[in-house]
Amino acid sequence: MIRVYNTLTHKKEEFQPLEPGVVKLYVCGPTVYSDAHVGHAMSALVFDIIRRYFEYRGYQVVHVMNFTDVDDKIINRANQMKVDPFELAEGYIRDFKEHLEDLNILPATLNPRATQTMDKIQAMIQGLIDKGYAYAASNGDVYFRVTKDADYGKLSGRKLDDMQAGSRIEVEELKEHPMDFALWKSAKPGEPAWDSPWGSGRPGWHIECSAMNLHVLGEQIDIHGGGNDLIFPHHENEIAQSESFTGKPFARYWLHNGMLQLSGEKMSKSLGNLITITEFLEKHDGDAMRMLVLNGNYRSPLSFTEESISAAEQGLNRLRTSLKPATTGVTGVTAEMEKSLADLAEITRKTFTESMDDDINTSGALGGIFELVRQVNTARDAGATDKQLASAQNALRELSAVLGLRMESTRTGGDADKFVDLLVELRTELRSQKFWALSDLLRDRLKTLGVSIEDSKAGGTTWKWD
RNA sequence: GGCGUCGUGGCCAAGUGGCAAGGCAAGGGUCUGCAAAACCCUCAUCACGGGUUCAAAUCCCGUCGACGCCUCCA
Repeated sequence: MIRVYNTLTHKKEEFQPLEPGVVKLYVCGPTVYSDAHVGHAMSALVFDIIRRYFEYRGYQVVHVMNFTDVDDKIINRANQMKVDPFELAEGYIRDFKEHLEDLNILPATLNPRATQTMDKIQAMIQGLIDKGYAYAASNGDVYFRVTKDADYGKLSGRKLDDMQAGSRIEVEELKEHPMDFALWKSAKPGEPAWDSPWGSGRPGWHIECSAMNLHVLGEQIDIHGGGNDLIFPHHENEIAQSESFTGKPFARYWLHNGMLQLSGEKMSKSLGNLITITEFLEKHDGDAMRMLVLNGNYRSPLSFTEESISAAEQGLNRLRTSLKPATTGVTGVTAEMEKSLADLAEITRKTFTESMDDDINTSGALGGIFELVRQVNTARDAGATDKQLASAQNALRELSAVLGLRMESTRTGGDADKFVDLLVELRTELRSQKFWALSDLLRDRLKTLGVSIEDSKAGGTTWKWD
């Protein structure tokens, strides 16, 4: 039984799907107006891990992630750059999908976009107006009437009265209540716009998610996810819209990932302290980012520092190295040792599941995996054969895959590889003639170029890019 | 000011009533021509102050501190 922490109830709850065996998962994707940064990567990784785990536990996951492809920021940016806003968005969507692939994030089942859901959005707005939950202002804006929604604020734990006191919200003449939020924004000249019963305009930010959910997944979904910075107002408003429209509870479980911290502060576009995914991947393996996420708790802030990244990379190396084949020429270990290794593999599967069942406790799960890593290495050192290592190594491959880790480095040197092969071959020749100084020089120089060399006891030599 | 999350070794962190997982780093060893990798050993009483309990990192109260949200944000 999987338990997850539900932001709505502030506690861990047993996961019960609406429909047996199926998980309807909706995750808020990015607004595509600039390069995605590693904070976006963290969120995408978190929900990829969650999705993979539910699949591992036998669920069919319908994973939906939207792209907000029309809003003020996109329009402003496009105007600045003097490009078409739709083309701008299109480009960033393409980039984002590539990043997801580089990070080994499974593609969502569906990627709906605001601009492609326009009729559903309008239908929903009209429905809310018909039910008295929304009203059109004199300028063509349509607002949601928060006072009509009795439990408005239940997700973020706010009350309308509290929010007004000391609030920085400018009271707009057009709104009945300062907290009323836009479902439809009337267009200014030159802005992208769609015709509607309320005049030419575009959807507000929150309504698209409600409409897409309704359209793609239905009136009720199992899990709604996103960064915890979306709890208010975005998710709060989604709940208000969806539940007012359908009269039914919207998402059963609200899961939120913590913010990635760069030097103690949230990484965000507005603070300008960001590292883009592209920049990260220029220096690091995509799995290093995943490892960093796995080492922490998805709900907590994630420390993103040189030191924590390096630790993640080294841990990843350790994990990968454990899959090395048996030492050549070995004759095997005792049946008892073989058995205890196989037993530990089973125990590891069990503890892995126990940890992950407990609100996706990835760092706890990794703890168990590394126990197995050590035992595999010990067995190999003791002379275990490939066959004897197989059960444990298979468990490591299986569990790593559930976490989404690739067990092989994706880094190559391209054309340089064959030259490295040549140099390593040359060094082997030097070593056979005991030209230690030269062979060591070669090894040291290759190291500075990012190539690590390992000589085995049997005489073979392997190398890899750091 | 309001709402929320949290404070565990040098760093990242698991554990939420019964001898403090794991990763990284560091030091010492084994192995190695030398390395690397691997293995072994060493390295914390859990922000602080009270309280409950046979027993608390784990429950309660208080203090201090951090972070997020309250405005667009994964």
